[in-house]
Amino acid sequence: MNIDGHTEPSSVILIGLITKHGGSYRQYFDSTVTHLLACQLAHSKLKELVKRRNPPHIVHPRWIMDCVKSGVLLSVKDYLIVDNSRNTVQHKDMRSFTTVNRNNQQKFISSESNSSNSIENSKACSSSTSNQTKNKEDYNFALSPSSTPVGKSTLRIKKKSNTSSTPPTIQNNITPLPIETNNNFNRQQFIIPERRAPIVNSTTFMISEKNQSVEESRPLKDLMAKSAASDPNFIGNYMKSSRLHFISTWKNKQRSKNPTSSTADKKGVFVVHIDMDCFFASIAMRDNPSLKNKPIAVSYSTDGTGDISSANYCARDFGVRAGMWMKQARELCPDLIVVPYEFEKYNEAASKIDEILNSHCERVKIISIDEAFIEITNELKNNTVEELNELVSKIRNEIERETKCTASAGMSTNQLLARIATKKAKPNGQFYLDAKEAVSFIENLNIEEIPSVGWKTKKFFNQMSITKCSQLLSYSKTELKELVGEKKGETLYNFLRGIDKRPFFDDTGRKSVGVEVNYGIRFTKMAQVSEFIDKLSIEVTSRLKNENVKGKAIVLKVKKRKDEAPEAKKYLGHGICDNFSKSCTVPYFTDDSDLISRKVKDLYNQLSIEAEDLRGIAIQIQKLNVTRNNNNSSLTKYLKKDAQQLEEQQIEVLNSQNEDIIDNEDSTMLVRSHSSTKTTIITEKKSAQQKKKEKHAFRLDEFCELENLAKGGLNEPISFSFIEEMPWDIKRDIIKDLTWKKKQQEQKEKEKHKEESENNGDIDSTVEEVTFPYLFNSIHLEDMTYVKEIITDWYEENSDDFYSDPEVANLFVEIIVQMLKAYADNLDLISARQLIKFIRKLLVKEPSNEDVIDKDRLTLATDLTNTITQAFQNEIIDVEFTNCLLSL
DNA sequence: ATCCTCCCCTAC
DNA sequence: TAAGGTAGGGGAGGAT
Ligand SMILES: Nc1ccn([C@H]2C[C@H](O)[C@@H](COP(=O)(O)OP(=O)(O)OP(=O)(O)O)O2)c(=O)n1
Ligand SMILES: [Mg+2]
Ligand SMILES: [Mg+2]
Repeated sequence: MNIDGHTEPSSVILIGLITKHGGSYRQYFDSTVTHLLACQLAHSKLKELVKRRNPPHIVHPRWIMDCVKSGVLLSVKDYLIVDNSRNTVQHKDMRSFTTVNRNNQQKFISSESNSSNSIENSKACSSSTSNQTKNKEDYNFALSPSSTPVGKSTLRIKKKSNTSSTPPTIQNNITPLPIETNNNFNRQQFIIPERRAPIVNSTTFMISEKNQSVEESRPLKDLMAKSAASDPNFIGNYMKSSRLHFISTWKNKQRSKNPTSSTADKKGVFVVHIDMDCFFASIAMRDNPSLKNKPIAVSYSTDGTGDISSANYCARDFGVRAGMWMKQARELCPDLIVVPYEFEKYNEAASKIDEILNSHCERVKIISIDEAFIEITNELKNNTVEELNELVSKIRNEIERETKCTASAGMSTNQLLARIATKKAKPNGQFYLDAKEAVSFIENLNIEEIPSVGWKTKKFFNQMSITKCSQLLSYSKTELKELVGEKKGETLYNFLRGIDKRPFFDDTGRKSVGVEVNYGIRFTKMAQVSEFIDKLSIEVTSRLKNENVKGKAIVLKVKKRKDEAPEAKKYLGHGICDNFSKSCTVPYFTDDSDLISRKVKDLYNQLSIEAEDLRGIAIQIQKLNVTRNNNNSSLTKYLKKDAQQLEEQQIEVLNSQNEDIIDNEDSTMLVRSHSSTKTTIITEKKSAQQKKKEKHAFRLDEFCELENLAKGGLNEPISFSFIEEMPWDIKRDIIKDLTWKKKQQEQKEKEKHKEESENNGDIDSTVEEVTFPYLFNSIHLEDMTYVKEIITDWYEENSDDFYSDPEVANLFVEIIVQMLKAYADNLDLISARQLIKFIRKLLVKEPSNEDVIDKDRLTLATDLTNTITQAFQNEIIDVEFTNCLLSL
C-alpha cells in the first residue's frame, strides 16, 4: 500500500496499522502497490494511475480503520474514494475490450494491406524453400491478422509517423487484468497459502472441473504426464538433455579463457574464423562412415515436432536445416536418417580443437563449441596471404587428424569479413576475402548472410522487397538508422561495406546468470508453480555459486499462453505466448536461494498469471558483484589506481578518440571522395586538443566553485585543504554533491516560505541530504558522528512541527529508512544499529515540562521507531541482517 | 541528458 | 512424442 497526500488519520498511524496487520507499505508508489490510501486525489494523478497496467484501488483510510476494528479484511467496495469502477468494468469485459482492439488492428492492417500481404507471401515462399527455421506454429500465428499486431511482424521502427494508430499493439495484449478484490487474495497465495485456503481451493476446483468438462482433457492429461509438474527432477533431466543448454553452458565454461577487453589491443594482421562443418552431424558420420553419403540429422525424434540440431550437407541439399522440426524435414527428405546426440563426444572434439588453435596462435577467441576466431599478429614471417593460407591449411589438417571431422576457415582482416568468408569456404575449405573486394563480394550476398540480420530483420526488409545486400547498399546511414534503429543502423551500414569496428577481444565480464525453462511447463495449481520456482531458484543459486558470483537484481521472465492461442503444436512446447518480465533489486549481493525464490514469487504475484497459462519461466540474476566496473565511482577508481594513472588514462582516451576519427574517415573514403576529409580530421584533432586543455581549465573552474561551496552553509565544513589534495575527478564528485546539497537546502527554504502560507508542504527527497550520493556511490557512509549531527540538526529544526504535522514525522521516517538501506547496501550492521539506537534516544530524550504531551511523545516515538524498523524490514530482505538489526 | 525497467533480437 | 537455453546488444519510454 501507498499513501497519497494528507490523510486522516495521519500517515504515520496508518503505516503502523498496515504493517502491524500484515500489510506491506511502500514509501513510493510503484507497480507493487495494490491499494492507494487517500482522502482526496487530484484529477491528474488519478489519470496517471488509471493508465497503469495494474491500477491500484484508491481507498479511503477509513477502510484500514474499519478492517482493524472488525479484525477482518473488508471489501474495498464501500471505501473507494474514486469511482474507477467504470474502468474496472471495462477491463472486466475482456470480450468487448478485445473486440474493439481487433477492429482497430484490422483497420490498421488493411490500410497497409499491401505490405502485410507481401510479408505473408514472402514468408510462405521462404518457409518452403531455403530458410533459417522459424517454425510454422509461430509463423502462422504471426501471420494471422486477427491475433497479432502489425508492429510484431515488422521491425520496430524508431520514428512512427502514425503514432495514433499504434496503440492496439503489445500494450493492449498485455491484458490489464480485471481488478477485483479477489485479485488481491490471489496475489497472496504464495505468501500465506493456509490463510487463503478457501480461495486456493476454489481455484483448484474450478480447474479440475474444467479439465473434466473440456473435450481436450485427455491429450492435456498426456501432456501433464511428461510435464515439469510430474517429474520431481524435471530441471535436472531437462538440462541434461537440452542441446541448447549444452552449447550455452559449454560457451560459458570458456569465458575465463577469453581475455577481457582491457588487454591492450595490438593490431592484428589477419583474422581467421574457423568453424566445424555440420559439427554434431560430423561426429556421427565419423563414428559411422556408412552415413557419409546419406542425408542425416541430429535429433531426439525421427518425426513430429522434435528439433533438428544439425544436418549434414547431403541433407541440406534437400533443404533440411538446424532448428527445423523433423516433421518438415521428413517432408523435404523422406529418407533422412536421424542420429542421436552425443554430447560427450562433442566436448572431446571441442577440447582438441581448442588445443590446436592455441598451439598455433596467441590470440584465440572462442565463439561457440565448434567455432573460434584467431588473430594473426606475429605468427607469419612476411604476413603474406600465401603464408596465411599455409598456416590455416595446417591448422585445419590438424583438426581433421585429431577429431576426424572437417573444419572450414574464412580469412580476412577483420572478424566480419572472416566470418562471411567462412560461409563461402564451407564445407571443408578455406577462403581468403580481401578487404578491397569486400563490397563487391558482399553486394551479391543475401541480406541474412550479414551478421545481425536475423529472422526479423530479414522479414522486415523482404517485406520492402529487399533481399540482396546490393539493395541495402544504396541506403544512406541515416536511412538505415531510421529503419532498423540507431546502433543497428550504424553497424549494418558498416558491415555492408566490410567495415567492422569491434575490438578482437570484447568480453567485458559477466553481466548476468540465469536459468530458463520454456519447455514442458504445464501446471494446474499455484502450488506447483511455487514448487517449480523453488527448484529454479536452487538451480540458479548453484550456478551462481559455481561461478562464485552474487547479484543484486532478480529478474523473473515468464511466457504466458496468448489469449485464445491453441495448445502448442510442438509437443510440450510453449506455443504462442506473450512474454513478461519483472525485476527487483535487493540492497546487497546475494546468492541465497530462499531469498531469490521469495522475491521471484513476489514478482510472479505481481504479474498475476494463472498457473494454467504459464508456458515458460526463467530467473535471471543481474547487477553482479563481478560485473566490471560500470561503477565509475571516483572513489572506487581512486582506491584502485592512483591519480596519476587516471590522468594518463584521460589522455589515452583522447588519443584513441583521435585514432577513431581517422579510422572513420579512412573507411568512409572507400565510398566517398577524399577532398574534404582531411580538413575534417584536422578540425577534429583541434577540438580534441581543446578538450584536453579544458581538462586543465576544468580544475581551475572547479577550484573556485569548490571554494565557494566549502564556505557556504555546510553544517559540517569539510576540511578544504583535504579536498584540495584530491584528484580532479573526486573533487568533481564532491562538488556535485555539495551543489546538490546546496540546491536542496535552498529549495527547502523556499518551500518553508510556501508552507507558511499554505500550511501543507510536500517535501519528498530530503533524503540524500545526508548521503553524498555521488561520492558514496558504493562506499560506506562511515562518519556516524556526522550523520548523527545532521539528524539532530534536522530534528531540532523541525521539532515544532514534528509532533503536530504527520507529514514531517513521515518524512523523518523516510530519511531514516533510506539511510538504513544505505547501510544495508554495504552490510554495515554496526552503523545501522547505531543509527537505530540513536533514533530511539533522540525521540525519547529531552523530558518536556508539559507532561501530557510528553506521554504522547513517548508513544509516538515508539510507534515511529517501530514503523521505521518495519518499513525497513519490508525493504530489506536479508533475513540475517534484519534480524540482527531488530534484535537490538 | 542519463538512468532504469521491460521488453525484443541475435547467435550458437 | 521431446528435452524451444542463455548472454549480450539495444531500443522505447518513464523517472530523475
Ligand atoms: N539452431 C541450432 C544451431 C546450432 N546448433 C548446434 C548444432 C551444430 O552442429 C552446432 C554448431 O552450429 P553451427 O551454426 O556451426 O552449425 P553446423 O556446425 O552444424 O553447420 P555449419 O557447417 O553450417 O557450421 O551447434 C543447434 O543445436 N541448434
Ligand atoms: Mg559449424
Ligand atoms: Mg558454429
